[in-house]
Amino acid sequence: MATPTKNILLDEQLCFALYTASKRFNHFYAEALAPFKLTYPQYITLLALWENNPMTVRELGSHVNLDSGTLTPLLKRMQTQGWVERKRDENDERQVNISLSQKAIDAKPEVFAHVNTCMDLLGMDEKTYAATRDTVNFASERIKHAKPKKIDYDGPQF
Amino acid sequence: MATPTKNILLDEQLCFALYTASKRFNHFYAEALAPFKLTYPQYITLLALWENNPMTVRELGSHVNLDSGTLTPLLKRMQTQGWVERKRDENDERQVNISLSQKAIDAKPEVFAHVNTCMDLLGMDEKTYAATRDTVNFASERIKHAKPKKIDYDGPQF
DNA sequence: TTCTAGTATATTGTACGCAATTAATTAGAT
DNA sequence: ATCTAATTAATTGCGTACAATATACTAGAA
Repeated sequence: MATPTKNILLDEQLCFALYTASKRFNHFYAEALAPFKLTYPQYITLLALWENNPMTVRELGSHVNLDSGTLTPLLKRMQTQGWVERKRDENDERQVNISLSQKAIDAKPEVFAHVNTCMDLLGMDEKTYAATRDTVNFASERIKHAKPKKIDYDGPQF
Repeated sequence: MATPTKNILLDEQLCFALYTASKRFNHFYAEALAPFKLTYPQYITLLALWENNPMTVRELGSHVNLDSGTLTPLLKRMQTQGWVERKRDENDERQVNISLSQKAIDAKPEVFAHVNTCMDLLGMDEKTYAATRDTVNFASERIKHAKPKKIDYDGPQF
């Protein structure tokens, strides 16, 4: 008798739950941030800079987990919208320093107030919110360095 | 004294935890599915079809939460790779039926076996895995229909 | 100094995601 | 039968994501 293979149902997959939840949160924030003309990745970029300003593209990328292929065009758009400045480092011209504009500094309280108001709609108390986040981060850490086994697929090639 | 605004720290945000976790799972699956030349969205499309074959683009989209703007080109690529067939419904020519190819039907056990093997690397027992997924789905449902309040941002416009 | 290895960012190419629009088809009311 | 509203995919446009490559610059060894 052949070894039975465990069935994989879409709605039981953790990956799909995360994938769907992430998109829904993205959609929610997109709507919440629309008045500020910010996308979600742009918002987390601002969050990082509001905590630590200025940063090089590399430093910023390590905080938000994005590489230059994503950040360079994103930051250029944010510069166009007046959120950040981009300037080559004078001492090391390989680096580009990203700094908050005055607009971004001024807008921080308004953005925080509005986002906090929106997040109240989640209707989760502090404890539940923190527990959910920690649970997600636990799984996130687990998958972070996992390396899938390499195999050969001998099916039909195209 | 002005009303203090609650601070928002990037690493404490549930949205960011989900965003990061989703990307990491995506990266993990991308590597696991590479032998089959499947991307993660293509994989969940196959999961849906393995459960229910064939489906219209609309039905498929309701299962994987993607619209035709994403699915149409994705399905065309999967057709090129020999995973699915696309055919206009004869009775209702508005609809396009997506069906599994023989290759996709044959590959199912191999894909399941390999993905199951890879998921063992997570090192989470069944209970923890299910609890994590349910926790994520709970937050996902909460955010699903939440509508952010509309406001005007009177900051500088560009 | 000059060559070389390393580092930081930008660019390129592919594949999503999704809002908004378009095009084709169908069904329903008169 | 005909006109209209609704339905379904496809298309368009914009913004991520990220691997791979290219470019520019820096620092260290000979």
